[in-house]
Amino acid sequence: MPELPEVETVKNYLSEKILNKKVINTKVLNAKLRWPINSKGIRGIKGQTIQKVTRRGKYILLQFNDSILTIVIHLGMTGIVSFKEVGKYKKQKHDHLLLYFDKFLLIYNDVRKFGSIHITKKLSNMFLLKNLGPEPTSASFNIEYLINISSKRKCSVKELIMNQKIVVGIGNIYATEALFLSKIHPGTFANEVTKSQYKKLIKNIQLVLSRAISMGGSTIKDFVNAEGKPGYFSQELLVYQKKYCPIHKKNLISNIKISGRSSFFCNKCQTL
DNA sequence: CGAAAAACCTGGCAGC
DNA sequence: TGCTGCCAGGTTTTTC
Repeated sequence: MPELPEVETVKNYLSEKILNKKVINTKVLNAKLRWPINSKGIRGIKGQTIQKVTRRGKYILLQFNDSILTIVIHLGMTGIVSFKEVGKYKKQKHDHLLLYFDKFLLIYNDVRKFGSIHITKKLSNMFLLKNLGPEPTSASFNIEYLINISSKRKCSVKELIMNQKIVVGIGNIYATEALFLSKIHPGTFANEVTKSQYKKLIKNIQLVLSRAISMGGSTIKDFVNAEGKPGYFSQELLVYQKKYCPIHKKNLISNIKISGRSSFFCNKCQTL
């Protein structure tokens, strides 16, 4: 489900709600996720206060006052974080984890179980985080970096920018939109994209992500933020799951599979 | 080795 | 009403 703008939206609300709050109790209702939840480890945060709520790529990080402890959350495709007043909570299908605070509890629900929750003592060594590429808005995600790394790859440019080891946060929606804005065919070999195209692509990735964040992300089907509200950037999408090109009005949007993922593009705007 | 396909899951929808 | 097949904001693991 969620890419960087959706995760950022969830993280921001989470921060508003639980920063500096103490975890009174924890409950693992269903440990089965992408990896099993370490129930014993989670119990260890009882009595601890949340000192920091941050994001790295598509991961949400909750850091505790025992500063070595961090909960690492990935929402997978269908992970949803929500809150309920204590006493009004009723277990729902696919609820996995509860964190009780003073007057409310946090609920992690995940229909497809592709998400994950880890508790770690050494964040810098955490296996899911240590090989991640730069944030797309950081200075290290620049033209020299992208030219250098793409020259060694023969995958498509779409696969390149969706590879979290190369740059984090970009998934199927925003890769599709950024490539359209940059007039680059998604199937172009990464090492055949020109320098000026890559310059545009960097700019458009940053543009589309920041605009999406400002609108609370995109809801195609399931996504809701931690307040239960959808993201409004869906209305701004230009090609993802669209029928016609917004520029060549009568031209049908093409949909091809690139490494198993639907890839939408306009064959007049984006030529190979 | 790298690239492609399968795997992990559930639910909704189209078509017969 | 079923049943079948396909689809979905992701990522790891297996296979070729």
